[in-house]
Amino acid sequence: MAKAGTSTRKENFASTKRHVTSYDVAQHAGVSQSAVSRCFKPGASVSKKMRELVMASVEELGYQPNAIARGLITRRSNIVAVVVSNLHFYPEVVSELSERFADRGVHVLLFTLDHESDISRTLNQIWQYQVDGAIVAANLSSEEIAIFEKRDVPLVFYNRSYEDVQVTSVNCDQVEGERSLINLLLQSEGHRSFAIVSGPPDSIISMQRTRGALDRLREGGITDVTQVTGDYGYKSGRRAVQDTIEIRGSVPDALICANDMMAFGVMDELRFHLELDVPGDVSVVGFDGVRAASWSSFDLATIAQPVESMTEAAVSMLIDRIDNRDLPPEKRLFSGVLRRGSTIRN
Amino acid sequence: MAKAGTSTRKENFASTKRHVTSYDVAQHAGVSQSAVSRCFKPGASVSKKMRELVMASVEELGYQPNAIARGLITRRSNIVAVVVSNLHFYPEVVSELSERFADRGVHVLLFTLDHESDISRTLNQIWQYQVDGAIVAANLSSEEIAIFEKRDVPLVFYNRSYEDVQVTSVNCDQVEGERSLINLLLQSEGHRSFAIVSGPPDSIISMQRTRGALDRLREGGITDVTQVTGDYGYKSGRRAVQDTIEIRGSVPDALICANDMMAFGVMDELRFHLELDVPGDVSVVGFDGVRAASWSSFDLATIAQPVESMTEAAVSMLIDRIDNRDLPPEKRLFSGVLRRGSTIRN
DNA sequence: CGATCAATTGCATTCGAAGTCAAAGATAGT
DNA sequence: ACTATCTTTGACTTCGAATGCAATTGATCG
Repeated sequence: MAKAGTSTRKENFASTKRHVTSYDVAQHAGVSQSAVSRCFKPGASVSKKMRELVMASVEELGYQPNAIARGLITRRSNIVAVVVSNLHFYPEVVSELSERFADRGVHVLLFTLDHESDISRTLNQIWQYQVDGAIVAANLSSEEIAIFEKRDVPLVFYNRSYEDVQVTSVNCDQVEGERSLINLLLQSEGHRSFAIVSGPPDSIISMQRTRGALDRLREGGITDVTQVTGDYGYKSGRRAVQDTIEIRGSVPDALICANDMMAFGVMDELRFHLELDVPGDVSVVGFDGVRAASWSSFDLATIAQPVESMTEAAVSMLIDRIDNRDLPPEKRLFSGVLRRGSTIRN
Repeated sequence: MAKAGTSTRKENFASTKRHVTSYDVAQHAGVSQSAVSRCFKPGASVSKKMRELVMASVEELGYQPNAIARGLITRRSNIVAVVVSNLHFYPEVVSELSERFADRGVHVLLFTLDHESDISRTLNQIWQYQVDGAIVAANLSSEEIAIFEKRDVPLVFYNRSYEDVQVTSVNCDQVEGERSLINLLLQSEGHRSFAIVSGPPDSIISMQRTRGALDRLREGGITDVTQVTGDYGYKSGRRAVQDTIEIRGSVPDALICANDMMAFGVMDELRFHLELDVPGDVSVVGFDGVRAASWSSFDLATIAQPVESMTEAAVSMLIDRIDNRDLPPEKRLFSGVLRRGSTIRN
């Protein structure tokens, strides 16, 4: 038995509150703290006997290594930040990311932005928590991106791309996707007049989708195109229909929506308020391929983003860059999958 | 900008890798590390002059206190765990929680469970990260709950209640909500035969909703009730209709769904596959009050959970218990808000 | 101008795990 | 048996911020 008197440590009464530490385990097992630590390190040099001895005490005391303390010394928190501007539009993305990271022993600290304005506050929090990396589905200025670089925090953008700045990102090809939707529309002679329902002006994605649509329409010789703006929400889809009619005095042959949610609003407004038939009277297309797009009520023509591939790519690109800081920026572009649905008349 | 003569920075190569620490700031400002630390502690004793001096260096060096190191010494990580069994059904809850915690300087470490079986793995991770508390929207065994108590980690359940165990929880009154939906149905003479579409068997919430419905129906003298089971998803709603018809040989007057998502599936199956009219031929009710319930395509009769109040309650109950470990368990029960919608015929 | 007391400031220690290094133990070769 | 080599092990230090305590400064008053 070890001498009880020798240790002037923080003994008994504290133990009712404090957590079990590696020292407690060491003492219980009659070994050194280093030994305990080594038992939790994969490739460490520990004899079979020692490991059993330690693990017995670990079990008995219910010891779990303190990730905070470990993070301090190893400079690896095994925490990444996930920043989303509005969770509502990315629920499955966030959960996919969380699961995939968890499979690799990494955890997700979630940051949601209601107004993109509090990004700077959020960034400060991110620095404080010494995250190993970040996945960002929000717009950052190039100054903000530069801070990540300066702090040496790997960064992967999800569905945001920057022409001018060198960043790592995973994207769905917005332009190509939008073009193939328009192709579908242009296959029918009946589509001569169009309206484009964009997302919020500061959304780069919306801009790309809109641009893809406009370009393709122009190439197709279409000139009758009305543009209205929404905010990616259902209600703004409904309003967009009213706005369109107000602007052009009539309903166009097809409405091209920057995302599915607005497309649902558009369809509902057309069908239930204006009592028009979709696709009989008007065609509608969306973008994203959210679950509801395949519900019979909508069966929307849209581009389905390959969320699994994209999140997997984002996770592995980030982890690769955490393990090796020297990897160069890389952009990965996935093609969306065309869903024909039944909202386009032929 | 600044002239080169004054440069003589000692930092150079160090700054490329390591983070700025309070020692760096102290050295730069010519004060002690303690002083820097105190400048970041709200009620601390620091002279105005000192604060300015330090803050100038902080700005210049871009210092941010290391939350990991702070957490180690203060035993307060300012991180809480949020555990959800399937994010898909709780997107707005998670984002609400995250925002509300952020407002109080607390951050959310997200844990998602695909199979509720990996709870024990998740719990271990939670202990390792020394979270200050946890919000759990998943089923825990009473042994698992006991560990929280033993480790002195405050725990708040979201929409899970336990009859036998003393826990803190926030709930929507499932039974009352379901009863008021049934009341609505029973106001019409036309509703004589019913089907109840439950959620997965291990869901306590589903059980409560189902029970509420069954009890109220029995009280109303209704005996013709078919029960089928789904998994809370859209598709299972569609299948539930088929199952119901198979079991009873005909379509019931009303289908009572344990959540909105299944109700959408039910409605789509009725309308588009069976070409029945809702509510003309069949009435449908759901539960939850998700956004899509108010879309014109569905305009579903349902009970809207007061998500804002519930998340606010969960957050403040948890934080109260983090600040004061002696607070007793408390259950808060919110009433849902009845949405009449137009899926019930009168 | 000096004494008294309060407000600041710095020193040294602490949190818990991991890594360094040298000592101790085990194994093998001759 | 004895050294050379490899494996295990423990003492000690480190990560970065917070804090008790002592030292110092400053303010106040007679």
